[in-house]
Amino acid sequence: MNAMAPAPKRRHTTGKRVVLEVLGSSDNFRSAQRIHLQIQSQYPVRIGLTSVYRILRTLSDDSVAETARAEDGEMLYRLRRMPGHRHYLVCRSCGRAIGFTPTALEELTTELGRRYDFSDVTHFVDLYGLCAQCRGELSGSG
Amino acid sequence: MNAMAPAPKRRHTTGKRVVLEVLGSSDNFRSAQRIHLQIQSQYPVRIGLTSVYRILRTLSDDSVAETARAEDGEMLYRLRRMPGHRHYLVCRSCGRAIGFTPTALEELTTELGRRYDFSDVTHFVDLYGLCAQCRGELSGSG
DNA sequence: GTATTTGCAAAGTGTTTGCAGAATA
DNA sequence: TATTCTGCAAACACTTTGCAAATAC
Repeated sequence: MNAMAPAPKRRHTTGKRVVLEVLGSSDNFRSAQRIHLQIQSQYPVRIGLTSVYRILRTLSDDSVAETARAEDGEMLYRLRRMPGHRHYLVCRSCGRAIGFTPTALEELTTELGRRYDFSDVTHFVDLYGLCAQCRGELSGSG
Repeated sequence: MNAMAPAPKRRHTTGKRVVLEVLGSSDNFRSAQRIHLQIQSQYPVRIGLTSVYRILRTLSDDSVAETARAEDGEMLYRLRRMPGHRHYLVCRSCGRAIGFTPTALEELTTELGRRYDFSDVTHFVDLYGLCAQCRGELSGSG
């Protein structure tokens, strides 16, 4: 159907290594910009924001990273530790994520698609909250 | 706590009337840009895109319109017909929306928040698919 | 040596804002 | 006439792209 370009062979680069290291340092979801900042402050190497975006996309395409959307639509990333499709309760402040698999929702997706004759039904389910730790930090400093 | 500015008194304007009319013409979710285009093609009056954005935000603030997020993060609007919090299965192509109230999910939200000590937990649940009608149109023309 | 990756600058989205003029109440 | 709304242009934030130089294999 689609004559997509063959996926290029991935190379090992400093940028990729550093991004993976930073991702590996925490299970929290983080934005590309946040990861870029973290690299700037913790590593002697300079890696362009563009590259961070590209590396994250590559990792995501390769299922090495998984994504979530922040409330404002911003894309968030973290390492994928489990295979398959999951959902998260994400802390608005630090990105801490609690995974869950809403069986009922998977069923609902199928059921609604069938009943109303929608095809290719996917679901985006994201819960946002404020974790206890961030609550403490925020009230302490505000 | 917050000394927010008092909400200004809302006035009746042509822009608002037209946006409401366009919103009223369909239950489908639509983006600000799409609504703006629709106004341009169907009404003799010219209304700026900026105003459409502002009017939609106002309507949303006033609970006259409700919002959903497209898969790419774009904001979608439609008239609110029911009070309260609902979820939708939205057609990717035309914005047709099937509402549902996932009881299990409301419970899950509460439950996860309690168990992991997250506060202010909200959920964004959006299902996307392709409705039968759009499927026909797309395959017919492509 | 060849293909991939990088960095920069620039462009592209969707959206908001500053501000002067127009419209409403 | 006092306040709100409008339109334009400009600004914003996030993200992608074009392209030449650098890098990995």
